[in-house]
Amino acid sequence: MSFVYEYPRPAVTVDAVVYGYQAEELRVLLIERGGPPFRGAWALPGGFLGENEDLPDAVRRELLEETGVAPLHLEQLGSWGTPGRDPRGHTITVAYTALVRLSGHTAKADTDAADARWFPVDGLPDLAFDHGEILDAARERLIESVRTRPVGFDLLPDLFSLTELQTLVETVMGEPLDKRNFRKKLQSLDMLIPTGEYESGVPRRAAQLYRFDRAMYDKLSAEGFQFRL
Amino acid sequence: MSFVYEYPRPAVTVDAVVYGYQAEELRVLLIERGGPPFRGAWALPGGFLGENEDLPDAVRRELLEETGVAPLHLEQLGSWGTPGRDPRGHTITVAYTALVRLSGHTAKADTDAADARWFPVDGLPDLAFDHGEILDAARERLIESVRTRPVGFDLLPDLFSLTELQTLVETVMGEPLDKRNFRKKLQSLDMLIPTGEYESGVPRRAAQLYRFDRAMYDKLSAEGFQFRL
DNA sequence: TCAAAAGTGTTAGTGATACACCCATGC
DNA sequence: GCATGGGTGTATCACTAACACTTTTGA
Repeated sequence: MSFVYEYPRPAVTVDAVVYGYQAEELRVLLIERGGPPFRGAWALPGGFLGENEDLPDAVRRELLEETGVAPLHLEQLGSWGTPGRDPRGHTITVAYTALVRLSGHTAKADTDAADARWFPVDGLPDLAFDHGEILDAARERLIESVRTRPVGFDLLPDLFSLTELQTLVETVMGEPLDKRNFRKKLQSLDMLIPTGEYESGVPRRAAQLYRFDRAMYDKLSAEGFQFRL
Repeated sequence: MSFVYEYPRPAVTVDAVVYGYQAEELRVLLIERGGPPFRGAWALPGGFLGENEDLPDAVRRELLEETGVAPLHLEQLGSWGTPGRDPRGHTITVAYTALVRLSGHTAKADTDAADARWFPVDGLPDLAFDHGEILDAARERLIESVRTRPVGFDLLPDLFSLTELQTLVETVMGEPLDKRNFRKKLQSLDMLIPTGEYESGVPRRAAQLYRFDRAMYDKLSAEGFQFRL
């Protein structure tokens, strides 16, 4: 079999579902399409894979170009290739989920620029292509991930209070958790370092701030320990 | 942006890790490559995606062409696209895992034909391309699947004894289980129908044969029930 | 002094684990 | 009658779930 085979190849794109967390809301980064097809519609950031470009590299490149965002965590979600999903022709998309820290101010400037915008997950517009379907898959994956692996910490600031962490987890999972049980569980996991620092500028008792002990997590993980919230 | 863009497209292939279970062994279906690159090496069955062909269709087509196998269960595993993984040029592979029932005789003829062969998972040859890596991912996924979803039943005959089921699960997970606890668990899941039929031709007390109640599983599943062994 | 969230233990229930013997059958 | 695997119950332990009040702080 020779490599230069005759029939036309499908196009290959990468797309990313980028999650951020701000103001107790889970948000997704979308871009407004500037050209056909679906001009003016919102879509997942992404684009064509470059020649001899690795898939994760392509995702990071596209994200940086289109939105100025450099995600902390990148994970392959799956591939979509049903004929007709792109009116321009047969196109395979390899989709990724990405997590970004939206701590306060820095991210704002980047992402409000151009035609990229953060949408709350519960108020998403209709999306171009089959991106709605990809997003549904990403949402499911995120829910699974947040209770199965310590991904929440990539959405929060480096230092966070236990209540912030709990609220994030509740937001992602879509169900409330018991405060005491949640704290007990985390304490028993032995992966949170109390810093001795406290919230500032809050009109109430300040909560202690914690840091995630990734080294400890990696160690326990290697020993076969299974994280679970 | 026009669709006929200038730079060359990567090739797109599909590959499948096909699992079967026979003689208390978990097996994988491999084909011997008839041409370069890696001529004579063993590889996962698969091939180039056709024009306007859907990904699962392509997998089924390739499996049928190359091995005569029509899998019961097909599930996307992930995509591999690191430059250099195919010496012929930049190639994206969308990999699937597939499950096949190897009940007794029928499968034998199909699969021993041509240059396709079933290998025990613990005695695999070196594989072409990065197929070893794909296989590792598939193995991990299968372990996760077997304890999380009722996939074992697609590897067993329609009627099976509880011991057969337990042995299969132990084989996949690689650890022994307690017989009484296993049976208690399955009983409590309420998804196994005792048929009143029994093994025949065994030199000992015959075990009762059960059937998996998929309708019940679907119903419970829809109600939010989580299967777990 | 009020509002707001921080922080903290106990109990009951449920599910997981560990464990051993008798029974039926074919040879 | 013997070898082989089929089939069964109980006690303990660990984890989960439910639940309410006092403390601290800033305004």
